[in-house]
Amino acid sequence: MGRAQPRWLVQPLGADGTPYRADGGSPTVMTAAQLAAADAGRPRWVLDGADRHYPALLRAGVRLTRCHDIVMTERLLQGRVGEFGVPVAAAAVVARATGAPVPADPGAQPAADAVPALFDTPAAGPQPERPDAVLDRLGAALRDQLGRLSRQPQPAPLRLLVAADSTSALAAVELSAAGMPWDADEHDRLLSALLGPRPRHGGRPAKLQALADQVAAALGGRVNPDSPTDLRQAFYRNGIELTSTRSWVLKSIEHPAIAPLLAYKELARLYTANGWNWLSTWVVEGRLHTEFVPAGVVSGRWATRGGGGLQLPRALRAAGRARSGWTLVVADAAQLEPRVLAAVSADPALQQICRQDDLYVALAADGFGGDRAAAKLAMLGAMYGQTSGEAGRLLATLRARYPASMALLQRAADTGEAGGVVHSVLGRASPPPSEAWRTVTAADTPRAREQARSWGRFTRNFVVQASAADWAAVWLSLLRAELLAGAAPGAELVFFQHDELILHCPSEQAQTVCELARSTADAARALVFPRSTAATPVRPVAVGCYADAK
DNA sequence: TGCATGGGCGCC
DNA sequence: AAAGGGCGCCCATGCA
Repeated sequence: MGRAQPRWLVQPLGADGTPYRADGGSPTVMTAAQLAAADAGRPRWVLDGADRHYPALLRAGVRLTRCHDIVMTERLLQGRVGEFGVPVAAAAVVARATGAPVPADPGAQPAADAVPALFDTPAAGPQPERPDAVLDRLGAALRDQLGRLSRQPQPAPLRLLVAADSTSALAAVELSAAGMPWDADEHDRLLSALLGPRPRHGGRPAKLQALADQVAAALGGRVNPDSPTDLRQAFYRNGIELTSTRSWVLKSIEHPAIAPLLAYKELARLYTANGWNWLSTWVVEGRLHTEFVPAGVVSGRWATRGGGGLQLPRALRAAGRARSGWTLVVADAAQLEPRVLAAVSADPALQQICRQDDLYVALAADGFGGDRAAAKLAMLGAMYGQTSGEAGRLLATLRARYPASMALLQRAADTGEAGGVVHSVLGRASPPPSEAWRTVTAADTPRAREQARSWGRFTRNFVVQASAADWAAVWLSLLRAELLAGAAPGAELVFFQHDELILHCPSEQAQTVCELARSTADAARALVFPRSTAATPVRPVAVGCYADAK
C-alpha cells in the first residue's frame, strides 16, 4: 500500500485579487506534478506564510518561483500604519487569525497580475477550517493588502520590498532545507587540534582544563573561569579591581593570570558554542541545518533559529566544504553599509568615494592623511552613533567633507530621540519606541536623556542597516530567479548572512555562478538605488572550502 | 527542577 | 557634555 500522494487546494484569483469562483474559476485540487507545471507560467502564488506552507511543497519536489506572502506583507504594512497606539489594521489581522470574515476593502485596486491562492488542504485538527472559508479568508486578505499598498504615498518601492520579502520567505525555506555543506570530520579534527580530544565522561577538554589550572594557580586558589563573579573576587584578592571580566578590560591588566585566562575564554567559547555537541545537533548528513528566519530582525535582516547559523566562527570555517566535484561560491558585498549610506543620502562626495574598490582607502586619502584605520573607525562610528573616543573626534572631518550623508544620519537620530519612526530606502519602518520608553524619556533626567540618545542611535543605524537589508533581499531574489530559470544548472543557495551569499554548484558552473552573483548585485543596485552612482560591488570567489574565501 | 536575567562573546 | 547598531547562544546565578 503506497502512501497517499499529497495534494493542494488551489484557487484561481481574478486580476483584482477577487476569487472568481462565481464566474467559472473553481478551486482545484492539484498534485505536486500539476503544481510544478502550473508554476512554469510564473504565477504569483498567494501564501499565508511560506514558512507554514512551503516546506511540504518543497518535500514533494515543488519549487515556487514567485509569491505574495500574506504574513510578510502584513508585517511591512503594519509597521507603516500608525506611529502610536494600536495600528488600524491589527483588528483585521486578529479577525483573520480566528477565521472570522475580514471587512471588505472598498478601495482595493486591481493587482498587477493574476494570482492563484495556494495552501495545504486542511490538516486534521481540533476544528479544521472549511476549504471555502480558507479561500475566502485568503482572497480577502490579499485584496485588503493590495488596497493598502496602493494607498501608500510611494507604493512602487514598497511593492518591490513586498516582492523581495515574499521571495525571501521562499528562499529561507529552501536554504533551511538545503543546508550548508559541512564536513563533520574536518570539524572534529579542528576541535581536537585546538582543545584536545573530545572528553569522554564530561569535564573540560584537556587543553581547556590546563588553561583553567594555570589561571587558578596564578590567582592562588580555586576559581571557576566561567564565573564572572568568581573571577572578580579572585582578582580582588590579588589587589586588582575589575569593572568587568570582558576580554578588552582584561587586556589592559598586567597579571600572570591574564594570558591563560584570555586563551581560556577564546577556547571555551569555541567548545560550548560550536563544539562536539553543536556538531552532533546541527550537522546532519554533511549539512548544517540551521533554520533561517527571513526579516527576523526589525531592520529586515534575517535571523536564524537554532545552530547559531549567523555566527559561524572563522576558526571553524574550514569545515564548510563543497562536495567532491562541487564548488562553493562565496559572494559578499564589500563595505556595503557606507555605500548604502552614500546612496540613500545622495551625498555627491561620498558617492564619488564609493566608486572605489576599497572605499576606506579613498576616504583615508580624502581627509584622514592616508590613515585607513582611522577613516574606517570614523565611518563606522558615524553610522553607529559613537561620539566618544577617537571616532568622536574624527567625526568633524566627516561632517565637513560629507555633509549630506552626515546630516541624514543626524536627522535619523533626532527623529528617534523624539520618539519618531524612520524608514529604509524601500520603506520598511522602524518600530515605535515602547510606552515604557515614552514614560522614562518624558522626564528631564540623566536617565531620560540616555534612553533618548540610545533610541536615537538605533534609528540612526536603522536607516543604513535596513536599507542594506533591502538591497540584499533584492539581490538574493534576483539571483534566485536566475537559478530557477536554469542559468546555472545544479547550483543552489546554501547560506545567506546579511551581505554574503554562499552557493553550492557543480564545479563546471562556478564561473557562471560568480558572474550571476555580480550581475544580480548590479541589477539590485539599479532597482533599489536607481539614482545613485555609488557601487555595491560583489566579489565572488570559487573555493572548495569556506575558510579560503577570505 | 525549571525559568528569567545578566555577563560575555561570536558573527555582520 | 555627549560613552557604537543589530542579533543568538552559552554559562552562572537567583528565584519560585
